[in-house]
Amino acid sequence: MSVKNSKEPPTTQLHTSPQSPSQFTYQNLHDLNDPATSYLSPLSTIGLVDLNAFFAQVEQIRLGLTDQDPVVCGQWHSLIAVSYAARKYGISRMDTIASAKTKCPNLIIGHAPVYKKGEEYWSYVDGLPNAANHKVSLDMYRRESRKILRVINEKFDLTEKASVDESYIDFGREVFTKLMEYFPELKDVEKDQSLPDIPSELPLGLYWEGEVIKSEQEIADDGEGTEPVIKDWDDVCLVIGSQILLDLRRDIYKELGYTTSAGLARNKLMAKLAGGFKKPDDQTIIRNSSIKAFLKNFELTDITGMGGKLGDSLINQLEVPPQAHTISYIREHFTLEQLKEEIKDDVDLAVKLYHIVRGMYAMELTQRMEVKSMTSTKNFTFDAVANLEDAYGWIKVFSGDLHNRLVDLDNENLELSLTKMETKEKNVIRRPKTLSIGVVFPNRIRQTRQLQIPFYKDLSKMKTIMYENGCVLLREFFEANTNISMVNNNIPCKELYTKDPKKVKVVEMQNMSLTISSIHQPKS
DNA sequence: CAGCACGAA
DNA sequence: GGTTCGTGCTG
Ligand SMILES: Nc1ccn([C@H]2C[C@H](O)[C@@H](COP(=O)(O)OP(=O)(O)OP(=O)(O)O)O2)c(=O)n1
Repeated sequence: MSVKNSKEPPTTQLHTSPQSPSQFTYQNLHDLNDPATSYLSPLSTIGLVDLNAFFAQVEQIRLGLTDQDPVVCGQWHSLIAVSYAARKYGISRMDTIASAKTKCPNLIIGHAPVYKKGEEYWSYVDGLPNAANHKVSLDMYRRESRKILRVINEKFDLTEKASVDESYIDFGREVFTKLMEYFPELKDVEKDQSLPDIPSELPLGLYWEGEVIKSEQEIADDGEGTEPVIKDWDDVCLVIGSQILLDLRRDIYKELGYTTSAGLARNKLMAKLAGGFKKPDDQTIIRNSSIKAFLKNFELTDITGMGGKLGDSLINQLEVPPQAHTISYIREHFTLEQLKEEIKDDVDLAVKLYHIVRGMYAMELTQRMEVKSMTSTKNFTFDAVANLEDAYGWIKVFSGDLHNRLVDLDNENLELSLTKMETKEKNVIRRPKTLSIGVVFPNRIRQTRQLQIPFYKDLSKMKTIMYENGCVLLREFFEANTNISMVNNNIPCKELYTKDPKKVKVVEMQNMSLTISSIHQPKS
């Protein structure tokens, strides 16, 4: 269901196929109403909202274009996001700007904003900036991400920011409230009782929004266009959830102009898979009865956390045949005890896998991710940093970048302390304790050097501190970790550092970075 | 705690 | 490809 048009609400009530007695209990229902327990309830209703081709959408909106225009977000000669209009031409993230232009001559390229070497502020530039003298800034996308989060967090009490463009939402309280509104009989249920059967028809206001994945039974019955079966309260929760989810996506679109894809299911892993199923601008709902059918579309390695070596090693360890559907195979060939036996070294993993292949692994939403560190980095292709002045120039950029992000963090915390009055931590000022530089040499070896930095409330002072100490670290690093004296005619280091930095050669580097860490609140 | 491997967007 | 961010292990 698109956020851009509204369909007439149905004029007939949804028919149900009540299961008698209901599988669910008073406790299941009331667990929904508490953010600490709702993810564990079988009635749990979790959404995942993902911005479509996020960076490309940011560029599209900035340039005043529509989602019909083939916009991409570029970074040097490559693409980091491709709008759905551009994907119609067969363009993907793997394309270069040149190959993309061949596929679509009218392609619109919004290059990510950049810092110039030696400067503290980013800006959008005309044409394509040169990677040797610039560093990409992601501030713009973080800023837009924050605006979207604001819309989400205004409406819901438990959300988890999963990345710059994805958030999980626990709809438990909103679903609970609606259930009580539509089904007052639920108020009469007593502790330790089962819930009553669902009514044979739902109230007129309740109907599905989005793509409801069919169960194996429904596929077998092959009811073309027949309504998805609603047989117990978990299905009703998802009907309600699908409406709440669409409302949210419409709010995001109305207020900020962004389209989203979303998934709705019993837990985060299923919601995530569902969110990727229909893109762009749509939502997909997985009822508990259709989990099995839905999982047929995916392999174990499609599940979050299983995409790398862990997923592969599990498939090897369990000797899943090469042609087999990994998820079904594991589900059908291993009991919980057998999995524990096969994965002896990690019982927790065995239990987790057992639930994952059944689509039943419940993960808690972790609300507040405290920022622990921030890194600003730059890769170099070919000897782009020739002398000390170049190196200082990048430290200038890094300290400017980190400064901008600390300003953002301050604003976010300020907002938090204003909106959530009950937050005890009134002192929201966070400052880093350590500053470190990292350098990667052409032989891939990475080395770091760090020091403690003083606390200042004033962020522009922090910026100066970061720049000056970054330069100190750099000098110490070159002296201790490289043969800087040798590449400069054996002039002693002390003397080198008194000379014009432009005249001081440095060893070749593949990457430089500046990191602040231990970002914490002051004691007093 | 630092440094690294891993997983993700 | 580049620029991030987070977790968990190991020393
Ligand atoms: N390897 C990657 C993957 C993503 N991103 C950035 C650019 C994307 O716009 C944003 C979100 O990533 P997604 O994986 O969600 O992909 P998109 O949002 O681009 O597309 P989709 O509509 O498939 O979610 O993160 C990135 O910089 N590098």
